[in-house]
Amino acid sequence: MYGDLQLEYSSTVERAADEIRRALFAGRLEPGTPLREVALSEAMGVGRSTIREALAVLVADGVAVRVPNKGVAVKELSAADVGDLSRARVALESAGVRRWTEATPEQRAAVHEAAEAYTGLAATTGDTAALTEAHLRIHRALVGLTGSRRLLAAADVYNAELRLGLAHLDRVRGNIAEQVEDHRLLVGLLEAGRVEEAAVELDRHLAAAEVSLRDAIGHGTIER
Amino acid sequence: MYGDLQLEYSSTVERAADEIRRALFAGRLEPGTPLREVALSEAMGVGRSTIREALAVLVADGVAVRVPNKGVAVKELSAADVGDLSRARVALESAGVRRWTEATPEQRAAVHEAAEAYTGLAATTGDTAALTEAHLRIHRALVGLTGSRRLLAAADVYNAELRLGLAHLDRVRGNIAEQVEDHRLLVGLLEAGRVEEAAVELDRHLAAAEVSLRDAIGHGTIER
DNA sequence: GATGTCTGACTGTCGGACAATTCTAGACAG
DNA sequence: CTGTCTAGAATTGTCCGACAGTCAGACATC
Repeated sequence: MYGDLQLEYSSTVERAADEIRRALFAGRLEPGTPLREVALSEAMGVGRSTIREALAVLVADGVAVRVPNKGVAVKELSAADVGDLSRARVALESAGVRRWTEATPEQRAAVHEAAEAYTGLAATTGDTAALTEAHLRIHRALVGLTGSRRLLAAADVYNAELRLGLAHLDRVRGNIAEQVEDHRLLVGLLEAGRVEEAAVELDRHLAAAEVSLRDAIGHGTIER
Repeated sequence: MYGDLQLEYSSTVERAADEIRRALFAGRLEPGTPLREVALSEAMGVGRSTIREALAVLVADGVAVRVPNKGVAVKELSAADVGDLSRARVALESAGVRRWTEATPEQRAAVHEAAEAYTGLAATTGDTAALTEAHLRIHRALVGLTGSRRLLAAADVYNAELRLGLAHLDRVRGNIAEQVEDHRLLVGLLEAGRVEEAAVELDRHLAAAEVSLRDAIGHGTIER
């Protein structure tokens, strides 16, 4: 009866980390901004030790960097980082795509549903935030095809890093229709069992994404 | 003039984490053993806060687990974990293998050298610890072919997790000659540019590794 | 201009404190 | 004898105050 009842635990450290993370993703803290321990501790009404642990979490998540004796600062995404992250994405997602036939029905269904949701949303709303959310879910589902929780977690971290690095940039602009078509093609190829072709298409898609990301780092705006 | 002068930083937290890690890998701490904060802090002569941070590092590295209000304990590797880790290894390493032709000469050379060192060592020594070390270096170099530092770091974490889970088992036994032949074949295929065949061979090799690992979890001994 | 000194800010680490939670063992009722 | 309850011990989670070490900038000195 009460099958799905779950009381999730939440420590002060986690809540503090989440709070800071939210501020980062909302773009309220520019990359490079130092995260001072005492200031944060006073602002949030928690002890300094707690803030320190929260900052360690953020550093481990890759959204902040620690410089010894100087403190923690919001991560700045360099062009090298974008390249590294792109290569990581390609590796994880194409590994997933290539496992399409061995993947479980649930994993395949997740890809299908994410793609459906994306196209549906693209047709009905102009809310870019929700759209990128749906977009990311597709790519996440592709990694899910590998069947490894760890890789999925890694992909989440990498995506968070990318999103953070772009949070302060102007809103993503570009040809939504083309984006939708890209994913429709990719998933179509997969569901037709043409795995190798899908892998190639994915490669192309991610390479295109990389250049626009690189561009964004340089110019302050994303063009897709 | 002073080009290669470098002073590496080392915090107490890091040293503490390393110290505990060493104990784990040496098998001196069984999986499931609780890591008590006060006990460790007294034993190592550092503050409890410091130990707490060190434990957080170990948890982030996946070699220990934290249960809220109960503390941190040495990780126990389940069969599901072995499966997950194996899938992750396959994904990362075959992604590297498939990028062989696009990889930089240095990255390819790293694979070559690691393989050379391994075969050389296998012929001259019976030191299993050094041998697995050299073995791991090959697989690490394969991930290096992806050109992503992040994936390399992820692979390190996964390997650490596997090694830890097996630290308390009896020494790895098995057909060294066969192992050497496996890697010689794999690297040979790569250097001949037969990438797809190499990927298949890698798949086979890692699948074989997975069954012996699974077996090890069940029986307390590794047979290869 | 290079070097030394001072100072304020901040981190890294320590020790103590206390509430909340979990575990344990003994008391107790049926 | 078995199951339940409860008091107390052990341990974690969090906060606080303290102090040395390090860093960066201002300023003085040679």
